[in-house]
Amino acid sequence: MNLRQLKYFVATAETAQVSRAASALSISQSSVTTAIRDLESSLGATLFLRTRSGMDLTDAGRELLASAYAILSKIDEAQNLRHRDTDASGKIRIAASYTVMGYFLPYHLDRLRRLHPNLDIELHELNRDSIEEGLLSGRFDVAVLLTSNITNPGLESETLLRSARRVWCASAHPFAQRRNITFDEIADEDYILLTVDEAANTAMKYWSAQTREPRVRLRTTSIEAVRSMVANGQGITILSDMVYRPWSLEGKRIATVMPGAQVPTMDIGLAWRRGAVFTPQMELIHAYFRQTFNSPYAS
Amino acid sequence: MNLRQLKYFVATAETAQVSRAASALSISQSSVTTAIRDLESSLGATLFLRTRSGMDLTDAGRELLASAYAILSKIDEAQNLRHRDTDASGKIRIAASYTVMGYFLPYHLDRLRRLHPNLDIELHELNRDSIEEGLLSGRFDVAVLLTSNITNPGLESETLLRSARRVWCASAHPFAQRRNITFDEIADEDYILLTVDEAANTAMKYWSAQTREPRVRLRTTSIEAVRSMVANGQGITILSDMVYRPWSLEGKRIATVMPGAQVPTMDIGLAWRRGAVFTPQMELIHAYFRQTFNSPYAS
DNA sequence: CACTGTTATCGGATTATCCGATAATACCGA
DNA sequence: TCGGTATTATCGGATAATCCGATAACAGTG
Repeated sequence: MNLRQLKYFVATAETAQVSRAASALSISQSSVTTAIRDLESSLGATLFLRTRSGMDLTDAGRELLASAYAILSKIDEAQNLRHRDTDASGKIRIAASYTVMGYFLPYHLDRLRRLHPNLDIELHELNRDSIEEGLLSGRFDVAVLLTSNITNPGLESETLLRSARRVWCASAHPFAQRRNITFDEIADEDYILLTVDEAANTAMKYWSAQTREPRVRLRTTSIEAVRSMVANGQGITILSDMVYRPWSLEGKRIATVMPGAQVPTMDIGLAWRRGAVFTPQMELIHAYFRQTFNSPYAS
Repeated sequence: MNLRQLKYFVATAETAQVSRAASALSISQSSVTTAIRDLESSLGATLFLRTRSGMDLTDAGRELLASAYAILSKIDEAQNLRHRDTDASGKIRIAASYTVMGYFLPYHLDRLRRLHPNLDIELHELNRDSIEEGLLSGRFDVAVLLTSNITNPGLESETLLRSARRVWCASAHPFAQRRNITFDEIADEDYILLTVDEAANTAMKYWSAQTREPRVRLRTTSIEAVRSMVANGQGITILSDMVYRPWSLEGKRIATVMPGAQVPTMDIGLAWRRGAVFTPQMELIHAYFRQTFNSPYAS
């Protein structure tokens, strides 16, 4: 994909004709046609329906159009980098749970350090209760945690990312060839239950909607242990894509399958004390996450 | 600017060395060097400080990096267009004030119509009081208006765009050559006061912080009239960039200058009844505006 | 003072892009 | 029925962008 192709695509979508788009862009019609053809083949989707009178956007095309608008406007914005004099120095105290700290934050902390080298990020790893208490008492400015389990009315939250939960099994397991696995089938297998953070609570929450219960063979707080057990065929589990890796530590492969019934997503987001006045540092963090996950998920 | 250049730039920023970036990208070092050189010249800014040990991001570079992350992740997102099955049909009732309807909405309505051809957008042009009342009574789903003047606690709002207010004058006026104009100087000139919507109220609000008052020569509800008067040198005014156009209807030129003292920005955004449950159609509208102005402005 | 690690620059090969002409298609009115 | 007039699609050759490898320039370091 290409910015050029994207521009030609937008012009065609807006004029509904390749030839009009070409003249609006002051280039030849064949270039536009080729660009759109290439774009379609690179995306593996038909973007327009070719009619006698021009080009009609398909649903896929409309979806791309929305993205294209966003991309091109961001490019525009990037092109005049005027110094927004946000104060990038100072300290911010961030709390996070174990899983978030290990599987979500490292990547973003790395980026944040590069983007704001003078911002002093103070990290605290704690369990949910301590995090919520710390936010309320003002020991932390903001927290990154599972937003779906927040019930404290004194906190405000914003979901950034939803990660689907899937069935994990060994690649040799018969489930690995299936497209769907029912809860009944899962209940017939040995189950590895992760007990770190709120994983066990959450699992029990959606299992309670079922008639049967998982046959728990092992409870562990180690995600690596879960991976090894599953990879070795000693049981299956249900965990979110965020902590999924295709390989166990010993190098054996793990497969994933969609569960048949609805399993809630794992929602990760920011939380802060309700009504808290954002410091410039909090604004930076908030703006960063909003920008990278500018998500249609409200909360 | 180019996606290729952007990718090379990000790789260089992350590895802090052209040569490491090149090997990470599996291309030659000279290509990366050239791409960054071209990117810098096209932006007119230095992105890195060249040191003996590699490349250090400048402030401008860090700013671009933030944009680049956003752009590339949007590209990623665009590349796998999976059908989000949001219901794009149905009706939404949007209220807007005169200025917003004339200068802000047309562009976006055009885009929304293309993105969601089955969404029936019902528009209502009203003054602020009627809009607020209509939101509360449920006659409108959402409104687009000046968010800075919202005081009704029954409404929730989100600012999308801040448009700076500047001094407008004829291009031949001595002010046009200046970089700053004090309020005292403005008070010595004839002033054209726009009275449409809340323009007059807002103007009076920031004038009241000054010792002097504007010498109002004309009050009008027509922005075109303001433009003509100003272009003909019959007075000056202060209005937001949103309604600024460089030419009057007769083709005479209008210049803008920054006011010396702080003039509040004109903030445009969405408003809805506090606690309202978003319909799928409202989600669409909200998501669209959030996406196109994914703004660091909270409210 | 040579050695090692940087980035910068140059010429030539390769690849992408563009254009104009032409083909293919389907509607539309005589 | 049959040209006429809109479309978009395709092809070959010209042009421009991009890439690579070699080499230069530079600054620490032992």
